[in-house]
Amino acid sequence: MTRDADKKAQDLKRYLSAFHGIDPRTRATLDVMCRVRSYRAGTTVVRERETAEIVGCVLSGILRMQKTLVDGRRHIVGLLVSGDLFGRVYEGPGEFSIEAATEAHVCTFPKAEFEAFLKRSPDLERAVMLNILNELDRARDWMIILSNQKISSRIAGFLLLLRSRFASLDDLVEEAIDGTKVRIPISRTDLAQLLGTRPESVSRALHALQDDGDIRILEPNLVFVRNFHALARKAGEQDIGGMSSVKDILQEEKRKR
Amino acid sequence: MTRDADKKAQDLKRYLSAFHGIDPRTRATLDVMCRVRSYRAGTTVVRERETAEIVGCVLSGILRMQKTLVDGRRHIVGLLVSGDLFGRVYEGPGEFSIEAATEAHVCTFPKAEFEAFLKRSPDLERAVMLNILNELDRARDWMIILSNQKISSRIAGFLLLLRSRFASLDDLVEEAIDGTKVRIPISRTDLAQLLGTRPESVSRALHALQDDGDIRILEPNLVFVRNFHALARKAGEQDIGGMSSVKDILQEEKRKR
DNA sequence: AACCAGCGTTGACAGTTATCAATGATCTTT
DNA sequence: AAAGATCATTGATAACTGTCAACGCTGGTT
Repeated sequence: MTRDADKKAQDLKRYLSAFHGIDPRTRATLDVMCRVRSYRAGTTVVRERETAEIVGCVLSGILRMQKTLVDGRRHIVGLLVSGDLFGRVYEGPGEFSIEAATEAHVCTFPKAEFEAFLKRSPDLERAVMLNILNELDRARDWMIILSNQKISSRIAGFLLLLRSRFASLDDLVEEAIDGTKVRIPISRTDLAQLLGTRPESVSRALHALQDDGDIRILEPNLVFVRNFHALARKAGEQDIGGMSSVKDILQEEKRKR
Repeated sequence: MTRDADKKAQDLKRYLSAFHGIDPRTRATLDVMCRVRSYRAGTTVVRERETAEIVGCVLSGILRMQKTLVDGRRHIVGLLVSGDLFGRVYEGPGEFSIEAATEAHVCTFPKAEFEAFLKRSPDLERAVMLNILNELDRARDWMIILSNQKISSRIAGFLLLLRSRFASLDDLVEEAIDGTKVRIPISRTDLAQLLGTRPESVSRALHALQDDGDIRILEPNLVFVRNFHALARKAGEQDIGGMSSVKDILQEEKRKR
């Protein structure tokens, strides 16, 4: 009971990171409006074409946004992590379903209510817009990664993205002196569907990177990256992900030498 | 001279489609703020990492948003057509450059001025947000298309997208009784970079679709689509593009039979 | 403790694409 | 009009990936 209350308080503090910089009173209204829910891995959060009722925000865990084709194949178009918004503000039902890739906590807002409130608080609207712009950038980063023809290049790009984007998350990225431990938070199958390939090819590509000496596979979902420059080269020398954070990483690496 | 004036007037009317539903007075302010420019095919509109100064709107022609990798390869992450906005509202310099794929007319706004105005007119801000949301949907549609492993599937998806999204454009799509003429507004090389492959493969895939009887290549950039259902099947049976418009197309096709 | 199911890995082979090279067509330039 | 350049196409071969199958491992079940 007490633990639940603590948890909820902590979660509330957390989701505010998605709405940083907005008026405290606006935040208070959001707090009242929101409802915290928990999902186990594999559970559906929002069904395809039923995104109409809810707007939400990820508190913890990882969700995957995906589309199921009629032939049964599933394409993942993005991952949602702590602080990300989902749902379609101002829009009709979406074409993508959202499922929990890991155990996850989200807070949801009734869509109509949220939108109405959005119209009355310009700062919140701007925060939401910034969030959407950020999502757009990420979607384009994904497109660049997917444009690589070699699977190992896509894997390399994904690892770079993991480090730059998910560095702020709890236990996914751990820097060391001679490299970085990166936890891959999804299964091989998910990763394959994310990169537009098959689990077998993902496995082979990862081990190819290991044979090249760029990474070491400590556990299936935990790799030790020894050379980010080599990965960047294989990914097309793109500085993936986010702006300054990546610059910081690069500078940090230069400093180490 | 008179012709230029006419052109400008027409262009101004056109760009308003991006801001439909906003207050007439707001529109008047935008008209004053904007500046119309022309670009020839191949010209650069905005250089990579220099998106800081301008926000713009496409009036005519087609622009490509792209990223140049250090090894010289170029990845196209999207096409901009009449009515599309570009530039990064509220954001820093972008990672993508914008070039004219065809002769194009755009109108530009000084970014700082535009943003300041944005904060004062909620309806414009909402219009911009809707535009961005739309862009996000399209980016995800692209990701689905790119996730197809067979090139011919991606081509099929691209043709469906062309029809559903570009149907409103001047002379790109022309419906007939037994099919639809679709003009491909970019070169094979551009198309290859858009679909993450090579020009040779694009050519082969198009001719493979022709051999299957799904399309006929009238000219290199003009194909006659005989069977959209076959294309949809090859693209993964996805109803690509936008919501109701696609439904309309499908229903229209059913009606024809 | 034995069993079962799911996941990651590896191998062999077929299918598809990338690459290199050459040809023909279209358009621009001289 | 001729030369040159760019583009689309086609062919042949190498490289890569998808597919099918089998194996070992881990975690939960009976």
